[in-house]
Amino acid sequence: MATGRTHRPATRSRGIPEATVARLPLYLRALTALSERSVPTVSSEELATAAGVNSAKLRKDFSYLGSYGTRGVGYDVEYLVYQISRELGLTQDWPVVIVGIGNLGAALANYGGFASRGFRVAALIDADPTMAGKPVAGIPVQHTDELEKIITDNGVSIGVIATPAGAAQQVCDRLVAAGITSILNFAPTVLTVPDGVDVRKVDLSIELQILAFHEQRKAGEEVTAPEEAAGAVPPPPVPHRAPSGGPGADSGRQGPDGDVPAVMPA
Amino acid sequence: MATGRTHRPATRSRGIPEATVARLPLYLRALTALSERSVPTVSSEELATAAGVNSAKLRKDFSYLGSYGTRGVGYDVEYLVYQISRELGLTQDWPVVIVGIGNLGAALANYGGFASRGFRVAALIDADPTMAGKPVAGIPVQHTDELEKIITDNGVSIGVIATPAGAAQQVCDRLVAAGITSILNFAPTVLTVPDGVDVRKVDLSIELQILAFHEQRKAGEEVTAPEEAAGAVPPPPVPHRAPSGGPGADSGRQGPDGDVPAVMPA
DNA sequence: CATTGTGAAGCGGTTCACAGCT
DNA sequence: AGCTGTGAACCGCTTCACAATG
Repeated sequence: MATGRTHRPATRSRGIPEATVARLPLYLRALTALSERSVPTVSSEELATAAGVNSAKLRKDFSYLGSYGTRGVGYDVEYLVYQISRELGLTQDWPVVIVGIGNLGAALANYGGFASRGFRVAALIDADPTMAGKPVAGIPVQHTDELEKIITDNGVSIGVIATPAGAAQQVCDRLVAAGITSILNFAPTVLTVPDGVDVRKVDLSIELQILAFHEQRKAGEEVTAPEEAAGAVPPPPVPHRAPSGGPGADSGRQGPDGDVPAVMPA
Repeated sequence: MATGRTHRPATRSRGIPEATVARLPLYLRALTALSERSVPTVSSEELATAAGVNSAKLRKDFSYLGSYGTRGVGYDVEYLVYQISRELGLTQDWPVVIVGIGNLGAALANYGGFASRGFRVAALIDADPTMAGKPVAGIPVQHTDELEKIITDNGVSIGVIATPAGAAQQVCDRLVAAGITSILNFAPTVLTVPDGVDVRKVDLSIELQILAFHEQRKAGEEVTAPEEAAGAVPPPPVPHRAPSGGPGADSGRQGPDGDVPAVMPA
């Protein structure tokens, strides 16, 4: 997901599979580490291990970029670092804006990983007027009113949304209207964007829920895998269809704070 | 990735596809919102739109859980909320520990999305002795020395790693040794864990790099898709194989801070 | 008769296994 | 001899399209 629509059948170009693109940063990281240790070459096997994938996949991935290896030898580390950087577009630097400077926004602003990989935090934006001017990670926070101007003036095309869920779509609309075409969304909401705009989403609570699912399975299997494991689970609300009373136990969970105003205050 | 090995062919059970599991939290969120607005039923079409997927996929997903809908009508919201919660294991509460209370760790500790979905922050752990006792999000930070005891005493099975990259594997090993079987990793490193332990990874800089890749493509196409777009890119280091000098321009990028000590101080 | 539930086809990605180079 | 590059088999997920059904 997160990619455009039917995507241009244009240029019929060498289309790199999305799954491969998603792994390139991983390879790049492993290669950078090798580069720092002045390792001149790596085999697909070694690099794959360092990146946490299997070697067949790695070789296939690299084959989409071109033939950058040497049979019988391996890959030249420096050369590969350069090729992957270029492929990912990291040889130029990308100004990004972060909107929503709460706990998470501040954490992102301080994140060293941005600066080191061709990304530059061009501005921090928050709706709270009392935050305006306050420096976070050495960068003064600006008020939302300036959003459009900031984006235009700095030629920003990548935006990070770290606002509460309720504000995310609105912020997103403004970012897009101002010319942003790539968005990294930390707010727990589905963003609607026009075609041509990419959205990637990072959702803390979803990741935890996925872990909980597997965790539950493990717990269940320990005990010879009965149907209801611990047995602490309330009785199924109704055999089928339950429009009557309520959903068995406590479907409402504690606190009607719904989707949670996310991490940061505003 | 992140799931076990060949995975037990055991119980031949109703195996829910991993892709489906990853979407259940999305459905749950949309359903919770409907529930709060007291909407009694939804069609697959409506719910799919709210969750940002297509309806065929949603119906197929639900079909793995059982036949919880009513033909000609749709799905009972409350009932579905309950079923999905139960499937995800959210009807019980999961104590989690967060290790590494820097900017990001603090942001996570303050994240409301945890508490509202059956997750409870059982403890905050940091290696910095001066942080010990200091409350973050109302919870006193404890020193790493206590790690094992905390996990055992609270029966914690899910751990969140928000330490610098350099400390992650070590922390991971201790968590696993102490009994943790699910890990959410925010540190930019590949974690090695024994079979049976699930790891999910959230990597800020990787997401940005993926966006940059697509962004670069867009920029290139605007201008009739020339080979080097902006032209600001340095000349290709060498036609093929480059063991000689260095990798053209600046493969080392600015600052040898390598993989970045992540977000938080320690 | 609107809407679910699902076989079957389609598609993208992974893995295999080996031919091709150095 | 060793390791890359890749066609082909395989596998899981998505999409289609329609039969089943309250």
